[in-house]
Amino acid sequence: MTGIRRLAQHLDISIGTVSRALNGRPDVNEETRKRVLEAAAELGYVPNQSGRSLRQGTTNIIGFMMQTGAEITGQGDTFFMSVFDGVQTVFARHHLDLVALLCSSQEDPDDYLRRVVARGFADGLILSATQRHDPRLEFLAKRKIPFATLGRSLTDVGQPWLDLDFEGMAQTSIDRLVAKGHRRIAVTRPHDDTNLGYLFVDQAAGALAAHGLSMDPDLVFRSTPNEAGGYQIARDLLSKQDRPTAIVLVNETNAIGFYRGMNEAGLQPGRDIAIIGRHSPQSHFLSPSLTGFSLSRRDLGIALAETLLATMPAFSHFYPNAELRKIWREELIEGESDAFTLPV
Amino acid sequence: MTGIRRLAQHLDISIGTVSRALNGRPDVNEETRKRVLEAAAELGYVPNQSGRSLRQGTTNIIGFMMQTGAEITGQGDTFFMSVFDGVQTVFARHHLDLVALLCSSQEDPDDYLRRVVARGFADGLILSATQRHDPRLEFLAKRKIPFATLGRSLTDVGQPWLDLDFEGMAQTSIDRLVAKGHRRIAVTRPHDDTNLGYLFVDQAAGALAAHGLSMDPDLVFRSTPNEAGGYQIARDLLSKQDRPTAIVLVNETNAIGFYRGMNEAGLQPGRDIAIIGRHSPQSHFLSPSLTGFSLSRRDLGIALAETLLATMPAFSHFYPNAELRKIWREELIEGESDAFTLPV
DNA sequence: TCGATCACCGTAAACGTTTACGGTACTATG
DNA sequence: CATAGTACCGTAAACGTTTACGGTGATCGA
Repeated sequence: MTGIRRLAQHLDISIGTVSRALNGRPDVNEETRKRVLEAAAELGYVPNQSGRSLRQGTTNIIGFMMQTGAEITGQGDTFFMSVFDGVQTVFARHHLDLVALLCSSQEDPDDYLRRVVARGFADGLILSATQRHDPRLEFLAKRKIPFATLGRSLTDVGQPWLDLDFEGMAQTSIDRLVAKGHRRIAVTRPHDDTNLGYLFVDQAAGALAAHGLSMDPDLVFRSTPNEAGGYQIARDLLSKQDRPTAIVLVNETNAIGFYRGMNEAGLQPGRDIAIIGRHSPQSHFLSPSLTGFSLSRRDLGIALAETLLATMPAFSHFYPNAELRKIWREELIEGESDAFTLPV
Repeated sequence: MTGIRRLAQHLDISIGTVSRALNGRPDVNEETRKRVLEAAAELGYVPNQSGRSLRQGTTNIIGFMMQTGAEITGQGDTFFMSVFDGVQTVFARHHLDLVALLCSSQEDPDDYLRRVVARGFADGLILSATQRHDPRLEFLAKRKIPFATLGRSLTDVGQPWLDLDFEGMAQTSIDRLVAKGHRRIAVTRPHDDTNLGYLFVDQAAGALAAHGLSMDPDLVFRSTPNEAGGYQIARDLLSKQDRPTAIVLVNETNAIGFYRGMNEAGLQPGRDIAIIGRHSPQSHFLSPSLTGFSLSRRDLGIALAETLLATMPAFSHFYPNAELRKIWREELIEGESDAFTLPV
């Protein structure tokens, strides 16, 4: 005799009543419920999730999909971990089990997701690193699986998303650099098809145009979103004959490598080239200090979790007026890396 | 009509046979098996995991537990992600679902693990960040849940583990620094009760003694295992009146912050203080280049997965002679951070 | 007093598998 | 030909829940 049956026998009531008591159903005497709850605690009863899942067709699991692997590891740096931490705190409130689904770089993300879904692994999903055209979104929408994404995509299936304000960062950065007298300004974008690259570069081009400047295609650097990418950008940039005087680094970790590249060439950030980047836990240890955008990753995770729950029928009433799509603004922290002012 | 029943009806055979065919049982005609497999592919049949779990009492999931959160995020840097990637490739071979269980810093790891186990979440577990005395090990052993740990612990319940060669690193570092003429050598350890701190410091003390030197307790720095910790160490160290001439940094990310701390004080690594540390993806972008230990995190993950599987009855025959406990040596990459030689 | 309403509880089916057991037809063996 | 053995397959129980449905007393209103 095991599980709920044992509990029922111990209390000399039916398993149906026990189940109802435990699940907070209204049609059970409060006195009875109290006895059940006490007995459950005493006997250390924990409902078998397989049984529940089989019966209800629900797993009580939410999956947070991220990517890993040699080339990407730098990217993830700890960004997604921190966001995950925020997500976790929200889901814990609802007794949902949150797990991280790390898709190896060895595997195609679309295939990976298909496997996860086919297996009926999770009741809901959070996707990160969304691509400009992302088949995963259509796939999930077709399967009617609730999900939210961290990052916009052109593939819009009406899912909730949160994203960083890449347009705002581009605009602010360009305005700021132009005001300091810069005319040749380089920008960066991820090597892959992530949407933020387009958002960022397009907005930067627009901002330049508003100042009567134009974007030199030769000054748009594609790189892997990690330290090595930043280093590569520095190498590429410094090898150009007509070197730009400023650069905007879109990835949080690029600055580390970029600094290294400059140092090797005997150049100093903020003196020889102005840099505006984005902050990460590591970037606070750069010298000279980085001028860059910063945000609370954990708060972002909390908001992300809430947008997902707001679209899941079982939880939506907890978040009646959650913003389903939101641009998350970052704060500019002024450092020394863009300190110098050019003669106009 | 759904699931296996639908498949059986479509083929006009019994569900028992279908199940046997799919699960590779011997007592089924190969011709029949072929038909079943084809039909399964055609109809896109995927076995319901809840059903299997309920019947078999097994979940097909392996959990990799790590910790996250504000103070820890730096630690994790990307170390565990990369290890995870290695683990993943092994488990994929066995069609096991690997998920990351990220315990938030907000929550007690012991409680977290208890929840995971009570829920019957996984068939096996991998634990990282093991403590010197780690109740989790006894807990899992008592529940007879197969698990492996990344890191030794004094709490030995016979589980398989893999660990880095902290003794070797301490010995090599001290020998090397002493050979260069250093007499006052600082060492570091994590702020918490992680076992590696003891291994490392004790061995370093022994190595010093072998050279007729003794370890100054004032030169053992405790810090959080991240960039900020390294920075703090630099601040503490530089404020001492009788400053050491060399330091060994045990954490992979410490060097970043330590460099920053030295730079702020107008000092240069490898000239004013000799540094031996450990390498991470980020550390390759330090200037001057870091002398430190390096390893393949991915290979470590692969080995870790294999030790776990070797102890699980269902998979052990795949790994008949896996090393169940192994010290993983790292390679010393010589850089410029310990370049200078003191007058003897 | 009688029917209706209500609060609470028990019964049993259902979720989708796996697998022990037994049955059938065929082959080999004497 | 009888028997034993074998290869394959069908049947049905079991895993632990949830929940629709119906039943039992009690209360209440007329």
